[in-house]
Amino acid sequence: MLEVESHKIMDMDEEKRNRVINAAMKEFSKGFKHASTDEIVKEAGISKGLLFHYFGSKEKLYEFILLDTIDIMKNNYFDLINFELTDILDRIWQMSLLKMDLSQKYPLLFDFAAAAYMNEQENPGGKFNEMYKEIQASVAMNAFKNIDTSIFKDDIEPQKIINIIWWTLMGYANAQVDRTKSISSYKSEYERYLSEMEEYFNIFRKIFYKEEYIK
Amino acid sequence: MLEVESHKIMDMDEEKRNRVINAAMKEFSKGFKHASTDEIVKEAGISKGLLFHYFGSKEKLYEFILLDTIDIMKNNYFDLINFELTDILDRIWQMSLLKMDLSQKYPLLFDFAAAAYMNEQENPGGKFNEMYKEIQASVAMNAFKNIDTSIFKDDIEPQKIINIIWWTLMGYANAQVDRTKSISSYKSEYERYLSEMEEYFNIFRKIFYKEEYIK
Amino acid sequence: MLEVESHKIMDMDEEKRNRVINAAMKEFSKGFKHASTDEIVKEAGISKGLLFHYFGSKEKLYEFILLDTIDIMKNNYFDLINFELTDILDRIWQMSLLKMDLSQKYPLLFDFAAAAYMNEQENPGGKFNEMYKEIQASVAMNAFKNIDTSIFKDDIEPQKIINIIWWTLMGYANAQVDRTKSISSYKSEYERYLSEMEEYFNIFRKIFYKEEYIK
Amino acid sequence: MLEVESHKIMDMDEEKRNRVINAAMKEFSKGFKHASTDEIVKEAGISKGLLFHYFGSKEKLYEFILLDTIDIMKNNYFDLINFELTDILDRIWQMSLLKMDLSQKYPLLFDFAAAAYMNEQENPGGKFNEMYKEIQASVAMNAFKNIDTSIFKDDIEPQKIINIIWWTLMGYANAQVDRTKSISSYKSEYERYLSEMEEYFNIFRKIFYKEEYIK
DNA sequence: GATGAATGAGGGTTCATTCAT
DNA sequence: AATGAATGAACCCTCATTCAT
Repeated sequence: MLEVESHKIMDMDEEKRNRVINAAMKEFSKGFKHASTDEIVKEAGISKGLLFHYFGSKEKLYEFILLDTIDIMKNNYFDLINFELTDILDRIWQMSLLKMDLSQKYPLLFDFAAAAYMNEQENPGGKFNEMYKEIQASVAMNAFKNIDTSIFKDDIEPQKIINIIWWTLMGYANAQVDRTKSISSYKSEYERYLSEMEEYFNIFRKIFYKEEYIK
Repeated sequence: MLEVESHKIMDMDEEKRNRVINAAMKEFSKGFKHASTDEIVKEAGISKGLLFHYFGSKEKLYEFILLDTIDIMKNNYFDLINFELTDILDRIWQMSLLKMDLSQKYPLLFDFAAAAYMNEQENPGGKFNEMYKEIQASVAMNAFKNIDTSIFKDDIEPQKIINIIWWTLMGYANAQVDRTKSISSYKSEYERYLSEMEEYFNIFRKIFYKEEYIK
Repeated sequence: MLEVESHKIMDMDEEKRNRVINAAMKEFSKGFKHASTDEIVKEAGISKGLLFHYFGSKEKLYEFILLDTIDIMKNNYFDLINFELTDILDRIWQMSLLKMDLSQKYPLLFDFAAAAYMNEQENPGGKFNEMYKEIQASVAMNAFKNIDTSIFKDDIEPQKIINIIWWTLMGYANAQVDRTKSISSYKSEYERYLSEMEEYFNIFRKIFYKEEYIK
Repeated sequence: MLEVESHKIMDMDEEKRNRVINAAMKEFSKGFKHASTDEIVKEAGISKGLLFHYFGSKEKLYEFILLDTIDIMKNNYFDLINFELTDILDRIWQMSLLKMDLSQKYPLLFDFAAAAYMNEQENPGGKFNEMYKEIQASVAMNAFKNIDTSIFKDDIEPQKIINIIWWTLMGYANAQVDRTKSISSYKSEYERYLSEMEEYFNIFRKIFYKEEYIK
């Protein structure tokens, strides 16, 4: 991983490199084609030539940002999931906390990731399609690995319970996006977000869990 | 609403206008910027000049197509929702049937709508974001208008029940997209789709409905 | 031949097309890479976009000019060589007259042809290399086809006589190039050129021809 | 002559300077514009800055290489011409031998010289055109200085005899270039070359020399 | 002296938009 | 109304040259 001319890119002044990465993430959030290298260099405060000196081409820059994003997500999210939490709601709760930390640390990351995902969806046969599929499969496989389904009521298929919980929380999260977008103080937003999530958690426990596992 | 230079556009020969609309929907399914006006006029069989004579700009053409799409959806979907079905699952079931009819009638429409929804942020000036929010709000408001929440169990907030049902089914629908994409025979796909939906419906009834309303 | 998007190019206003061809020939005389499309459009008095509208790319423009050049040379030179002149000096004399007519009609043609030749020489394996080799072979084969070598003295290999005559006249021609370049009135230059050539012809007759064929 | 910032260039470490000269000759064989300073510094194993520190500009570097080339040719060719050989064919024969020695000693030199000669018109501002003319004139003047024309037959103008001989041999040499290009073992090539030249020499003697001087 | 990161003008190309016909 | 030739700003990219270290 991270083999995109790393030798050159890694020689770059770190502070400058971060400026480029941030500018590129922001710009690539519009999608690959919509992003303008002019805009990136203006935002990063470097010359056009330098961008290409280090990254070679717009495509390679995109590739680098993409791999960097995946790397960050792996290190700050996937690898930190606590698989000892066998209760799906505890698991999701922890994952949500991780996600929030991550999005506060890298505010542009998720916008870029979403755009990158769309970008690949739109270009079937594109360079990263397979990578995406692998990641998706691996996430789906892993995120809910080692979940204790014995605590679910017996009269509903466990996988469907998991789906309902997951899709509901996804739907809830998406519904927050617009709101969150125009708000500067993330802090309080997240608190509201988490507390509303908890309400759903309580519902899920009530309807899906066996009496003895309801907290 | 439909005020995009309507005076001019409506003077256009209807058959020709429809050719443009179809060509534009097809092309705009790639996203606003990826779409090429050259391709649109070629597909529509008109000259470049004429397109701009009637629509003024690519942006205005996009806006028109978008409003037209909304219009079609209103007439063939929103206005046909049967508000006498007060059971939310019956309501959603009918809405699903309407949607399927619609997507078979206007295959381009849904491709375009999906692209427009995804790419909302890319719209120059973000003009359509507000429009989207209004529409979404209106849909949410209306689609679940006149739902009989008395049939829900009393210990869960009714709006949350509706949300769980809706988001779960949205999540399920999205999960089908990839699969459906590469499949030509929609017919049988839809049948599978509906029957799987029904399984979720049964779960929802079991967990959310009062005993006497479970079919 | 001449199949480079001819449909588009041929739709072009003839006077404008000629302006482009002339500007391109002049610019391409520097070699393909050195030529600037900016310079070409400036010289031709058209916009950048139009050049690419008609010719698609710098390479295709070059290709068109090259094929056009070959076509002109074929029609105005190769096809007009009179093979009934079996005396090599008469043949060369006629060929020289043809060449002069041609270079007065298309002053840029020979500069471009020379540059194009270099260009191909420098890019082994290039697109037109084979074409060039074929042309060269065909010229060498044809230009001295049907020469009556029986009029040469018997004690010198006829091919060597032909070579001496040809190379000498080539050398003489090259020696004139610099001089001619900076002179506007071609007319009188050519007269001097032809008369000096004639002096060499007389020498060739004296030393290579049998007594009875010396005019 | 050699005044191109010599003061700076000559301060350069000799071994390093030679690496630059060789790298530049090799690269400039592609033509001035095709040559890349990046390639030159990479090949020479020095930094970009140093190249410009010593040579000022690509153009000046080219000029220096050109003058150096001329200098080498002067020392290893022009100055070694044996003017005591008054028979033009003996003179040319010796010159050919000198040339071959030289081209084996400096294989890059001739590639560069050929490219420089061909591309003279491309030089920015045509600076070197005049230089070329001077050199050529000087070569023509000097190379055939002290030739004994009394051994020529009386009925042909001596200068024309010289021209025929010279141009023929130039033509012959050019005709060998393509062949030679793709051949690695120069040695045997040169032997063939010389022996074919000799055949032309015999012809020249037969047709241009007085009986008593034919060897 | 020596480095190579940094610059920016210039290159070829695309495409929404205009306008003479 | 209808055409499509014509425009030019914006795009990605290259490369000789400069300059802080």
